[in-house]
Order: sequence, then C-alpha cells, then structure tokens
Amino acid sequence: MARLGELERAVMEVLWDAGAPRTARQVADGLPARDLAKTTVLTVLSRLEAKGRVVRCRDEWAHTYEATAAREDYIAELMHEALGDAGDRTAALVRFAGQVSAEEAAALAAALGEAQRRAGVSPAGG
Amino acid sequence: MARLGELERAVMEVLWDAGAPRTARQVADGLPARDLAKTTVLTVLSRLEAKGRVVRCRDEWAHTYEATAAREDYIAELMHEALGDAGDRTAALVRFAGQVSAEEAAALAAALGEAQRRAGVSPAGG
DNA sequence: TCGGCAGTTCTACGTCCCGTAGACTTCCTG
DNA sequence: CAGGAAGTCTACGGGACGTAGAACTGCCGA
Repeated sequence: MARLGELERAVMEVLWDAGAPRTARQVADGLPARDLAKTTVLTVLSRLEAKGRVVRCRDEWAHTYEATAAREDYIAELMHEALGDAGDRTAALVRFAGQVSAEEAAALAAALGEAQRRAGVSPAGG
Repeated sequence: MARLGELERAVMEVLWDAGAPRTARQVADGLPARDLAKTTVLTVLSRLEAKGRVVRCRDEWAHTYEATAAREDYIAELMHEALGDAGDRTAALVRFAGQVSAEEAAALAAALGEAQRRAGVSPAGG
C-alpha cells in the first residue's frame, strides 16, 4: 500500500471524523488552518482515490468522497505492514506486546481472546 | 523517527543479520546483488547514523557501524508509531488483534500475559 | 439561449528524500 | 615519500507530495 503524506493524512482525518461522504469544499472547510486552494484539496483527494484510500461517489451533482476504510483499519494495516517486514513476526509481536501500556495490553488480550474464540480455536487446546 | 528508504532498510538488514559491528566494506559485501560503490554504502551509513539508526565506532583505524536497536525493536517502533497516530489507540489495537493469525495471536497473548504479570508483581514499578 | 457560479479535470512547478557515486582528504603500511 | 584503503564532501536524477492556476462542464436563472 502506498504511504500517505502529511496533507493526505490530514484529509483522511477529516473524512474519518465526518464519518460520511464529504465534498471537496467540505474537506477544505475541515482544514481551516491550512487555507488551501480548492484545487489543492481536489488533487489530494484524487491521489487518495488512486491509492484506494477514498471512493468517489456522485451526490446529486457534486462529487463526494468517503474513506474506504475506518481509521482503525488504516492503523491496523500500517501495523501489519510494519510487521510484514519482520523476519521473525512472532518475535516482533512479543517485543511490541511488552511495550504497550497495561491498559492497552488488557484491551488487546481481550480482543485476542475473542478473535480466537470466534475462529474456533480454544486457547487451551490449540 | 525518520522513515527508512529501501536501500537504507537493506543496509539495516545486513547489520541486523551480522549482529555485530560491520565496516562499510563488509556491509557492501552483504549486498552482492546491488553491486554498489563503496561511497554509496558510506553515504547510506552516514544517513542512518544521522537518523540515529546506527552508531559508528572506531575499530582500530577503520570505522564500524552497528545497529542501535534490534530488528524487532525497529518493527515494534514502527507499530507504535502507527498506533500513535490513532485517535483511539484501543480501538486500533482491537482491530489489529482481530487480523493476526491464530498462531501469532497465541504468541501475542502469551507475551501480554507475561507483561501483565510482570507489571503486577512490581508494586512500585521497579 | 447566454451568463455565471460551483465543481471538476489537466497540467505544472518547487521541495525534500533517497539512490547513487565521483573527487578529494586522511590514515595506515612499508 | 609512495601506495592503497577508508572516509568526507558534494552533487545529480527520479519520484512522491504540497500546492495551485487555467480551462472545461453542468445547473440555474434571466
């Protein structure tokens, strides 16, 4: 997956926060600190579309853009990508696990348990 | 942390595989498929040093370079970096947990259990 | 039908990072 | 001092990305 630049990421944040399709105008309004030209936002949205990060839909007569994946999916994807480069995935995961906060570790453990149960894998039996 | 390019990453792989300080010459020899000029390797090593990814030591009269962190640490760091961009870290972690293989989930769960236990037996956080 | 605004597409430029390496400098060996 | 290996300085080209102007399209109103 192609990586995202700073502005591209900022645009994605706007779309994620919106949680619904947004026009280029609305995205630009969501980035008041930047004061970008409309065309700049359009260009970025086009690039994001080319990267498969957003989909363009026709809403009445103007185009709207919507994120193809939730923010958490994107984050998880980045994490998987990082992990994919590891020679020893398990070792990297173990290292990672040792560095998360206790709170996050608990959430992660709970999620893992659920995922394993859903997959029909019994933690004790294997 | 600055991101690494393809060649930079390849050089890091050589250093990680070596597990010990290596001279530029040795690093170049570790990348036979590329047939790089010595200076190219030196340049990359310098950039990696500037990024804090390697340290330069003086071995006799030639410089040697060594990775500042293990490969797993780097992977884990990338994962943390990705996670740091998440608005809701826990949600992202949960999403991630649902996507790892059963095998990796088991390893991750085991590592988490150990980390939690370790945190539990250290009352004052020693 | 024509004008105008909002939206869209095409094209382009500057910058920064990275791969790549030549020329010159420094240091060890004899 | 000569020779060679290692290191530093400087540079160039490509690609990604931030940025945006010019031109085209389509709807609405006069």
